[in-house]
Amino acid sequence: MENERTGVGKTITIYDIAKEAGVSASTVSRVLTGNAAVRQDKKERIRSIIQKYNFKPNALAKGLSDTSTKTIGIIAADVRNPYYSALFVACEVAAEKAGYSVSLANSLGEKEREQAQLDLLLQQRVDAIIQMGGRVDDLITDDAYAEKVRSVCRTTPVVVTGKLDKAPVHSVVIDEAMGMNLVMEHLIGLGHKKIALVGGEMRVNSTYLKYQKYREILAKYGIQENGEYVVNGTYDPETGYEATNKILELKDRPTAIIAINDFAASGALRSIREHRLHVPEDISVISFDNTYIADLVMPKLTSVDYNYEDYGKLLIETATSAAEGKDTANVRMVQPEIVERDSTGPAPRSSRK
Amino acid sequence: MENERTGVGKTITIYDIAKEAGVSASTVSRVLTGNAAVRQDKKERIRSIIQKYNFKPNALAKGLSDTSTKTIGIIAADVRNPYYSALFVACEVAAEKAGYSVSLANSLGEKEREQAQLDLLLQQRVDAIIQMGGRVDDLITDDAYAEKVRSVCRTTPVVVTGKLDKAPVHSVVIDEAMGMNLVMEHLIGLGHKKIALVGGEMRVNSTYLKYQKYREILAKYGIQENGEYVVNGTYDPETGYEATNKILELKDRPTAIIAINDFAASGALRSIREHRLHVPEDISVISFDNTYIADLVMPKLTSVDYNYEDYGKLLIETATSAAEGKDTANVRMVQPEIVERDSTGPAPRSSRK
DNA sequence: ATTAAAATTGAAATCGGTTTCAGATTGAAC
DNA sequence: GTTCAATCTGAAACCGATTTCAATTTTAAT
Repeated sequence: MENERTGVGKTITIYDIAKEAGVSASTVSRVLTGNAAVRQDKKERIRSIIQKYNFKPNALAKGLSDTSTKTIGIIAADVRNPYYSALFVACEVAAEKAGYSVSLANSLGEKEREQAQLDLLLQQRVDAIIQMGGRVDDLITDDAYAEKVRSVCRTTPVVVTGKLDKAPVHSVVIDEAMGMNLVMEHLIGLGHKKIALVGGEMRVNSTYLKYQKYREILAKYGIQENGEYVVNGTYDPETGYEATNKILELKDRPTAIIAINDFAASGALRSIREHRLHVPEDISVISFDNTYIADLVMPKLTSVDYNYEDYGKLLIETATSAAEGKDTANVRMVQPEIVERDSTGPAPRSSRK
Repeated sequence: MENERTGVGKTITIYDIAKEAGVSASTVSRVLTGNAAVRQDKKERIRSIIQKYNFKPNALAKGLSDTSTKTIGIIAADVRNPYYSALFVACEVAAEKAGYSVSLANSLGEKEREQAQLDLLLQQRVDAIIQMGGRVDDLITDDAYAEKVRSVCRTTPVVVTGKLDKAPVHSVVIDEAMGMNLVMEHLIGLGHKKIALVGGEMRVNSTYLKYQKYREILAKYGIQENGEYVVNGTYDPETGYEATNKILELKDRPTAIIAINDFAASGALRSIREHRLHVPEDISVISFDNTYIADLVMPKLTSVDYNYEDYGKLLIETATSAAEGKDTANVRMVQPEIVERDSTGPAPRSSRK
């Protein structure tokens, strides 16, 4: 059956190594794990045999035996979204440094998939699960789903990006209020008073928090909120495009648009361009997430960054310390920061009448 | 130790189910796998107990026992690149349909990481490995690396996106020549004769194949190749930007630019814009990969698509059938197709002197 | 050279499944 | 009511590691 291509050469085990070294499997295991002393000469002999066969211990057997796989399962809404891919890679790198590996599953926004992914990761006995985005927000309304997550938490620690009261999960949340605060102060500092908000669903907590802060800051500066300036939708370019179309038809146009993310902002840019207006001379655009898209479109977008590297590190740290039974703060915050590029500028004079 | 949050409630096993059902573990296993008959009433009783506890068999034990994990390891160069994320998600979906799950690792273009990932996947006893991009091309020059891959192939089937002679891997390749052929015919059909090629490294096979075809088609139409029209680099926007800057300074400007991918094309668009030229009126731009970026930039890019869904399906099918020992063709091809958008148009009159 | 203490070592149990093999039931046919 | 075949079932071995426990070998001290 030895097929040159698919070749399944019999895999070599710890026993094979033991036999060749003339020791017991226990001893080989000891040099593998380093958890116990082995006489120097034997240790070297065993090591060289391991080298020679390029032996890699079976992780399944290992995991079965010591009930830790050193693996963290990650469920992301969709890695095709650069926000999630950036976060995932940051997690992967951080996990590696912590001696863990990661396993990714995409829920693609479908609740059934997400539940299936949870089950799969549970079966694979990951040490912890990180859930990025996804249907987390449904926990608030969907009781069956909440029960599911609660049941998962009973066996495996779960870390979610976002806040959650209905299940005993750990949270790493972006300080959305601070993010919006930075955005508003930035725009108002540039002289903007007519500020629109584009994209996002209010039922999504992160969006709702942004909106709250948006209103708060308007109030703080004594600016009357204009209901027509807030157009919700989803998180894609199309939403940004259509919402902006609507907004640019208003008699009293805003001088700045805050997009819920870079995708929505790219749609906004397209709409503005089609209206023969210029960014940032006629209208400023600012967005959240600072994905590479912000750097790709014209003009480059001013966007709120989360420092994905730190964000991932925090997620992994939370997950690993929970997995190792360390008791940790159950809510941690990520601080956002504005990266200025070319899409924001002073409010046009004409608007400052 | 029962912590409400990290709660490690003792995991329930097949033996617990067996005891409660008053049968042996073997019988429970039989209803789990369905590989053998079990009397109807017992089967139902066991099923209901499994339900009741929401029991999920330990995948480690299962994998250890039947030496198949129903998992396919995927090593991608970088999922942050939409080409890879699209392909990965397509694989994930296809794998799911085939009863497999996938495990992703990113090599981030580092050879050492890639080897570490290979080892990790091997330890996890994945049934097959799919390698997307990455340092595959180094196999041609790096003998140690080639030996590594060969050694992996000895125990686990490997599928790579690209062609490879130095190791017994399975290949799924994009028909690059066909892709370039479509591009050239498209441009020439629009009256372009001065066609530039931007980005990519010649040592990378897929790039080299495109270049070959580019020359071939020029020759076919009796167009003299202009060395200044081919500017290599890497695969990012910066490359496209700089290469295009160089090209637009030429006395005899091209009327069309072929970018190695959508990223490079976005850089090209920026350069063209800064030169106050218009796409496609003054110059056409076309690229490869048809990622969502093509739809995001202005104008939207005409780009060569690979039908990621089929591409992923093909990769998974190759991987699973290799894993299951079926003998399959070892090279399969993906057929590209042009998706026309707004960045290509007729060559400007002035150039048709 | 003894002896107690310290360092190594291997046998065997364990992790949680699957599968073989032989024995026990059940059913159909007569 | 037998009889023989077809179904079911459980005990035990196995997958490949780790770890406990007791035994053995070394080393140090007297």
